[in-house]
Amino acid sequence: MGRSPCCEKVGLKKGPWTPEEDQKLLAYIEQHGHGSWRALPLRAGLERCGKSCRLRWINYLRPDIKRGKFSLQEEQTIIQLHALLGNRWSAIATHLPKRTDNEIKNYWNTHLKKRLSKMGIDPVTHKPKTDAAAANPKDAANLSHMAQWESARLEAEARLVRDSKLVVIPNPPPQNRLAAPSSSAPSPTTRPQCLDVLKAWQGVVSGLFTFNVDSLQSPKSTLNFMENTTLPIPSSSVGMLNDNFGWIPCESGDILIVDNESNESEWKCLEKANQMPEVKERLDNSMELQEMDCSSEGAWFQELFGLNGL
DNA sequence: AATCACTGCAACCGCCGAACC
DNA sequence: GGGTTCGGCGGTTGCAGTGAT
Repeated sequence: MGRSPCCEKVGLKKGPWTPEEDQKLLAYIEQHGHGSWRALPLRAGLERCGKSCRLRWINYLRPDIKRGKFSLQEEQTIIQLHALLGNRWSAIATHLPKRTDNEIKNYWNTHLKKRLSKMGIDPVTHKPKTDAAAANPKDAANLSHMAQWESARLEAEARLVRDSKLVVIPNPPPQNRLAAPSSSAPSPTTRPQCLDVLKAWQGVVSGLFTFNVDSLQSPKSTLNFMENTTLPIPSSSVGMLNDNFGWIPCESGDILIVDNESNESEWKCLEKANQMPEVKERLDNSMELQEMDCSSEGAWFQELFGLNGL
């Protein structure tokens, strides 16, 4: 089965958008919504194909887009999610509100990938280049485990979002949410569990986590998770990974990686900590706990990090 | 000042799956 | 049930801007 090209009409405009075109598209969508993208260009008086209009709207004109430099926290989130999800930019973008998948993809390809490579970390596997998974098979198993787990969560999340458009049911008590049948739709206030994974990951790798019930209830908690935290002061002992990077053990138990050429130590601390066997161990345990006991949202998290005092 | 190399990003291309007929 | 259409996604390209020579 073939597929007709997006733009059957020859002579449609391509290339950069002019301010006039932007204005036309913006005005039309504000007044009518986008509806059918294919029909939109004609109605809006644009000599563009629908796909081009859609892309322009989604990646540039949409009012809820945040542009400009990525924050340290956003960088951390992208790196961590990429380790979990790979090049699933749209999935990653769902965790970075106001950022588009295209922007994240570009940022990864032009900035983050290079940085990781420079640190001697394979940007695909997120492992040290010289250190294959064979060196510690459990590390590979952990990442694979998490990726599968998160993929399943994202799929379930998408399914629930679809379902929620069709039926609205009362918000079940927190202790029953995860135990509810898969056909149940989430309430608008139910926070996706995958956010917990991200927070767990961040908490585990940074060693900075302190359990906060409020943050668990907030749909925006991922965004704010580490905004008010400060990195522990490194102790005085310093080692060298190679010519470019040194390492300092933090009070939290993590390893702070220090770039001799720049002042980008914070995110490197988080990234490099992902490679630490003991961190993997803790993370793996957390995942197993989550699978064993899903009876209460955030409970596994509280048990692991709150009660265990990590 | 001119040229070249590199970088960053907007936009395009081709494919896929879901929805529709 | 099969063909067609559409929206969405990830990979890639092209170009403008910038710095080095």
